[in-house]
Amino acid sequence: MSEVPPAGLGRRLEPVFDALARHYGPQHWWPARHSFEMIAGALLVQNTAWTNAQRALDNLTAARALSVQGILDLDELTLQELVRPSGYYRQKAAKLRSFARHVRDEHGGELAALLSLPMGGLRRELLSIWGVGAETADAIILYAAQQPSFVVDGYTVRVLSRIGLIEGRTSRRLVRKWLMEAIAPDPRRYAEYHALVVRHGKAPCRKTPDCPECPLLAMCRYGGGVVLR
DNA sequence: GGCCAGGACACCA
DNA sequence: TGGTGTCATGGC
Repeated sequence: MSEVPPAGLGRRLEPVFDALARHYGPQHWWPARHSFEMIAGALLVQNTAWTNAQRALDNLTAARALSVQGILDLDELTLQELVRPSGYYRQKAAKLRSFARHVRDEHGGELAALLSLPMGGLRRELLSIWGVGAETADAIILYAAQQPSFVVDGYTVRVLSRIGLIEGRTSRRLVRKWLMEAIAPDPRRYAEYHALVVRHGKAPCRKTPDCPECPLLAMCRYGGGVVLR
């Protein structure tokens, strides 16, 4: 696959996000009260509905364990039970513990010290933590560290390919590269764009021109929009 | 009962 | 680098 972005990508993205913003309004992402809650949510929501991740977060809050030290103080089985509603509960318990251990061992338990690293180094360090992949790392950088790393998830590829801006098989790594080249590095803008893509991605798509409520219908390949090759 | 949901990792070619 | 199997709960 060529690493050259589709022609006019930046110019074509603007009306897409404008239409989404007009239709859905401000998204106020990420729904968290503090950095560790945001990060725990990012780990718990992996391949899971947010409602399930929220249940696990509620359990951790009730157990007063929603912090680096709080996670470290729990025994493994108790932690697994608390996060069970989010699915993959053995893995997710291990991921929370892996992250908390890293902050303890490398930053003296100070999450702010990790999050204040420059973006490139922060991303490399996050990716070195077991359980943190590209999407989770970018979400943490964007929503917890408030630095401009575009979050590309399954919805991003699906939504952009549905309107013909990219091919459906384009790798997330490449889509992120193109979007970050095409959109000025503004963390607030990136945060809103990602939230809007997820919001729109969750909306049902009939894959026919019969979706008058779709804000992207005019540019959608199912609504007569031009498919960019 | 089947499918899907705001992925990541191990393993392999 | 890219493809596949695995991990698991809850809503529809």
